[in-house]
Amino acid sequence: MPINPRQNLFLARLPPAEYQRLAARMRPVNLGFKQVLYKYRGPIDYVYFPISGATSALTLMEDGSAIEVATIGNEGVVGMSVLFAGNASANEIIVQIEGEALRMDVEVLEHEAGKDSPLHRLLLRYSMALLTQISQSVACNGLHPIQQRCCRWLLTTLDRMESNVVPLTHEFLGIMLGVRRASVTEVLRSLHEQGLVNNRRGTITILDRQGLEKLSCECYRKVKEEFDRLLG
Amino acid sequence: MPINPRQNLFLARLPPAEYQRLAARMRPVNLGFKQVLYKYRGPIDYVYFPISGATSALTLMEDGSAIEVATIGNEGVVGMSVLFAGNASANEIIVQIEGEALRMDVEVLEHEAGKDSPLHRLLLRYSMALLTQISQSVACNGLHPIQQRCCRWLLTTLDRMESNVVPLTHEFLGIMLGVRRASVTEVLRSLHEQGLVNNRRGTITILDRQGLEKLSCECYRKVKEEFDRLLG
DNA sequence: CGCTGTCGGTACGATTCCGTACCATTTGGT
DNA sequence: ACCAAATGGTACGGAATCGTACCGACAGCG
Repeated sequence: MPINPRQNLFLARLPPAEYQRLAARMRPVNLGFKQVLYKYRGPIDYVYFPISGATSALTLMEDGSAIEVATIGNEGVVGMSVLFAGNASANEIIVQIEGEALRMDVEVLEHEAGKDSPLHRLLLRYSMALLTQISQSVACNGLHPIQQRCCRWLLTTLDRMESNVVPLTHEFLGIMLGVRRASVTEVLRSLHEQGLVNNRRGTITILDRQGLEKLSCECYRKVKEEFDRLLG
Repeated sequence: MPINPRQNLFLARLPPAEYQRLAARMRPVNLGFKQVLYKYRGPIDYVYFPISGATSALTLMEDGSAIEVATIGNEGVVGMSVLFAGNASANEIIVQIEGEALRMDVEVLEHEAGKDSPLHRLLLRYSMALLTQISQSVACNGLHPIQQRCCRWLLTTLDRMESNVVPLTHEFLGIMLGVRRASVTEVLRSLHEQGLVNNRRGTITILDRQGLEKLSCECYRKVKEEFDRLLG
């Protein structure tokens, strides 16, 4: 078995024997940028355990706009809502940062995640952490100014990357945050002037992580702490 | 068994035999205004099935402010996150509108909600509907102006009431929406001028439900439809 | 009945954010 | 090398919302 420094942290929490058994029933796949893993209310045929890159759970509005509800990367699982109700996705899930994942058939998951299995218990804990993340996003969108939210978002994405480069456009970031593209540009310019980031066409380079944490709202830290508490 | 026109719609969906068995293990309790059912990250000892009134799931911020994440009334269950991870509540739950509920010990729930039991399946479906509600709130707070959100909120609460009177102050409503008290007053004045509501001290009377629905964002309708789809 | 605290109506400037537009630069394709 | 499309920098007025404050009206309590 190759030693892979990049791995899925959720699977890594399982007992080795459990992990081995599951690993045999998964297969690595590539997640391409903007690939739609599930459509809103669409069927869920596979569950993904990201190894690199990141995905976004989106809520779609009737006018065609969208906004991010949660970020899921190699700390978690994509598609577990299939366990809740007849395989339909509660959100649209897209790939935000290209990467790799281990893919498992839903039938396998349902077979393996029997009650009182370690996998089942871990999935429930993970649901709780995800619920915390989403609840925090409700508050964040309702109470915090754009700059704080933008910093939170950059940090959240950075945590799921191996480098300090976020390969995304202002336009895309604006959609995630539910704000104008121009507002993102203004915030990033301000962050650049403070020496926290560099902006190139299509990429944002983080120079000062701690600086971003100071400007971010508490939401980033609270969500991270909750993940550590439940899964760490 | 007394015929009670006010009942919990979640329990009403269970097969009669199942319902009977559970009913024997619950006891009616009063939910007093602003009573805290669970503190944030606090223990969950009971699960509540509201019969009248309504509760709010809140996210608390470090500066003492709060904002509503979801409304739960007689259509649902309060405290089911206990099934996810070691009995700690993901949110602070308070009573928004005084009422009654059936209360069940968590141990009973865990015993009765065995895998593949009707109760368990229904709880999973309900989780999904609740997740939809919260996801929609993320979008709503991020994308919709106060007036639309306020109309959504009034409608959501009204659905859980027997009369068309919402016994709450502008101050309280402002906290739920994450806006100033004065903003709520302005919106309600505008709604009054359009003949949609009447305002008395501490009570808002809805005069024109359809009018409110027109001014509300799509979030109200989408959440309601999803509840009907999953549980209706 | 009167007092006191709560509640709501209103106003003000300040601030944030929006919608929109225009243009320069960069990128990718041919 | 060229062109078309994508990207981002910037600007403008306007709308939404905020923070704050003040005051009158109402309700509960003694």
